[in-house]
Amino acid sequence: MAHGNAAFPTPGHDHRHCVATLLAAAERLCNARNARLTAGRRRVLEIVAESHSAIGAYDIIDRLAERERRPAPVTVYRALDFLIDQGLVHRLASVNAYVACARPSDDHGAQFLICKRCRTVAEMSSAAVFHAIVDGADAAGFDVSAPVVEVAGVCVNCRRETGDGPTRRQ
Amino acid sequence: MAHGNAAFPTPGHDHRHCVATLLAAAERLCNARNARLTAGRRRVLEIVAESHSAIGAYDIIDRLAERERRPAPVTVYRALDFLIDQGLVHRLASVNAYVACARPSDDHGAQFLICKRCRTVAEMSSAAVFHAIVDGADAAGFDVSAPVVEVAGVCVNCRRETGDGPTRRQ
DNA sequence: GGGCCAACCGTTACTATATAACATATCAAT
DNA sequence: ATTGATATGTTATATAGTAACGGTTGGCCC
Repeated sequence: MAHGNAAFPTPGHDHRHCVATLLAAAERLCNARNARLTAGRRRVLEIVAESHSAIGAYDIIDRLAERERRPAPVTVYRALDFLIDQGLVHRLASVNAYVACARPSDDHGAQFLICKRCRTVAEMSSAAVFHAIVDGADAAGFDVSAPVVEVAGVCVNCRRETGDGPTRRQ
Repeated sequence: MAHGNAAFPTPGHDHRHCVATLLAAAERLCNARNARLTAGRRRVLEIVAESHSAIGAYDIIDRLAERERRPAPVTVYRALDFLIDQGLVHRLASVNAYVACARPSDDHGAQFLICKRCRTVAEMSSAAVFHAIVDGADAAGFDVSAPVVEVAGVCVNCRRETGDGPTRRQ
């Protein structure tokens, strides 16, 4: 808890379970909020949730085109806007891509660990990071509204594969 | 120092002094490194340094076009790549824009406070933020290479103008 | 000085990401 | 059934960034 519980998925995990849980949560949350999780939005969410990696908007379009008529970019962006508003998807500005939220429902400030090798993203929610940012901002008289924290690096699974030790280069 | 010394410029400050200092530092650093701060690169740096706000690549092109033949995008991007390599300019991924480095020469990990009203950017270099990120990442087995911290909010000058109190919305 | 290599720069074309504007369809409450 | 709000479709366009290739320049060696 001290570190916000960031966790990379183990390579062999049952991903269908992740997807099912996420979609169920999405359904429940949207229902509770009278937000319409329409078929199109749901399909976009399914695709984003298909992996724990960040996926680009145009890759989503390509995936959709495999099953249905290729949608226009704006269609996908509108679905993404909705999903982001509902806290079901996060946008990663540093890689222009999108990732399913690991913990929908709690209105958390999140930080993202983005693996450069496999693109897998872990979401952490560290109070220490948040407070350090707010403290620094306060000292400058800055009123924080939306901290963006996206950390590039190498995830635990990719490090194991190559036997890399930690290389810290700030 | 505890908070990394982030500071927003006071509205009435002598900005020519900022620019002169920055260009002098750039000259000195590039010289020491045998890096060629050519005329074109220097002009791009001047424009980026013209204000403490983030400026987009295409806005740089527009500014250049006022004084010379309009350069192709790639020309400006090449200059920016050089300036970023030399640590004289930072790229802000969350706003697709560029800002002059407040402290060239020290190889700092930086965090950026970006005002939503006036686009002014303050650079902080908080060890607390950096360590909180690394701690969280370590707990997930993640090897940090490049943390991106860009904080949207309202700067001290804009808050004074509108009499806004702090509104913290994580 | 002449030749040479590396770097820098110009030109053209192109890819990638995201949005504007406006028309049509669907839902859901009366 | 009517209506107003929300959602979606369609077309065009804006914005950001890169690839590929050729020409130019600056420093260095002989």
